[in-house]
Amino acid sequence: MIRVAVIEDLSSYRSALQVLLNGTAGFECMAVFENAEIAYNELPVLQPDIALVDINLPGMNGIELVRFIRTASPTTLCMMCTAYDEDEKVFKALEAGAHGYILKSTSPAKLLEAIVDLKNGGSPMSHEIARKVVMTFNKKPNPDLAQLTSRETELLKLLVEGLLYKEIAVRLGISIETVKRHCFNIYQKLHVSNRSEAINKYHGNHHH
Amino acid sequence: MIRVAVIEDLSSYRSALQVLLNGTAGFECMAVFENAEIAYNELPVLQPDIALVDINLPGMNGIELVRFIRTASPTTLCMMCTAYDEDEKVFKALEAGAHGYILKSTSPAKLLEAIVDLKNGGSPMSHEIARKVVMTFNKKPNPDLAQLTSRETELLKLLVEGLLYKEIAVRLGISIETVKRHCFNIYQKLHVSNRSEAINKYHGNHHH
DNA sequence: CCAGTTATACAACAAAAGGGGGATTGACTG
DNA sequence: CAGTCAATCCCCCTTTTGTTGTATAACTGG
Repeated sequence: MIRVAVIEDLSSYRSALQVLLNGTAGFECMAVFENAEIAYNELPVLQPDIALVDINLPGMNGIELVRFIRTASPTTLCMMCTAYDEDEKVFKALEAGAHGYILKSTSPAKLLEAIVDLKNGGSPMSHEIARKVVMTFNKKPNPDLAQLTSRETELLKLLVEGLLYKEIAVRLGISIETVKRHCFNIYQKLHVSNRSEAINKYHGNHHH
Repeated sequence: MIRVAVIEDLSSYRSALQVLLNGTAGFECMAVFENAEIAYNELPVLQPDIALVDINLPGMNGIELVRFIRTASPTTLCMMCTAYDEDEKVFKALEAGAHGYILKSTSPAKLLEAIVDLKNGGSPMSHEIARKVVMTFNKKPNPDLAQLTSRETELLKLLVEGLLYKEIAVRLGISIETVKRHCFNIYQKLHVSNRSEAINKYHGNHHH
């Protein structure tokens, strides 16, 4: 029996979920909440297996609620549920600790399947969401980095780690003067003039 | 008709895929390759819709091959296929440009489903893989960062960007001495002793 | 109103990083 | 074999960064 809590402001969708869950063997809709504030108080006590959280809630939004749930009810798995796949919110939600992310257009059958998947250690995501998530990994390496020799690359990694020149010298068993010379060459090849800029180049400029 | 190419060194699995694909309506196994080198030469000409690539190949591995395919045949979607879900390889593969990542334990039916999903803009992943991928986003912000005042946070962002002290001073309209003082305070709060370490703390220490 | 915090600033110093020049060695290459 | 290149080291010098002491004005909570 999978114990689910629903946090959703739209009453029609909220009720539909409740009926669907309670009408299916193996599922129990243990609570429904119309906003994040009420859920905030009740969820730590209920400790559901799954929290189905709408992103766009009045007042505190779903992402903040997930961030809270993840610490206040660590065993609860959070599935975001939203009408549109707004790019930024997807990643904000995952950073907050969401385990799955589905669209409201998902069919009831697929929704139940997703809940089971979540419980079994998966991370169900809608088509578009999964592709977006995977695409964030696809970083094209800066071509400048390819110009570095293997020794320079080795040294760059230590630079990125934040080691002092003298620490790098010890680590590589070379003179500090050689470290400086390598850095000089690396900066030339990367077209930067200091360590911080080199770190940014190394990380491909934009985080995630 | 979805045109699939298979790159897989294990002949039994390779043949099984070929039979499965050619025996199913809507799929065509247009080519099979037993190693990456042959595929390297042929794929740019074939331009398949989907490449099913085994990760562990003799000689050039599947990840390098995917990196090549993504530039030499940009419309081809790459699905990694591997026996075990070795953590590092998953992310290396996604960075190289893989669109999907499934385990060989996946049933034939699910495999076909995954290929269709891929073609339709999704990114099919096995249970465990999807959870791993999602988990990399779940970065708990360093509590030290919360200790910073808003001004310090503002300054830290400029530090991370790699600006010189004097540039920061101009940008914020304050004296360079004040910049230094702020940095000093920031380093104290983050428990670091230089800019590079602060950048690492800001980015949550481990890349991805 | 007092104590604490924040942002600001100056001075002086120490440490680290950056930017050249020049030189040697070994390995690989046409 | 001559030439190139990667890796190493040394020297000198400048700029930047990090540390510390001190101080003031503004605001904030008890």
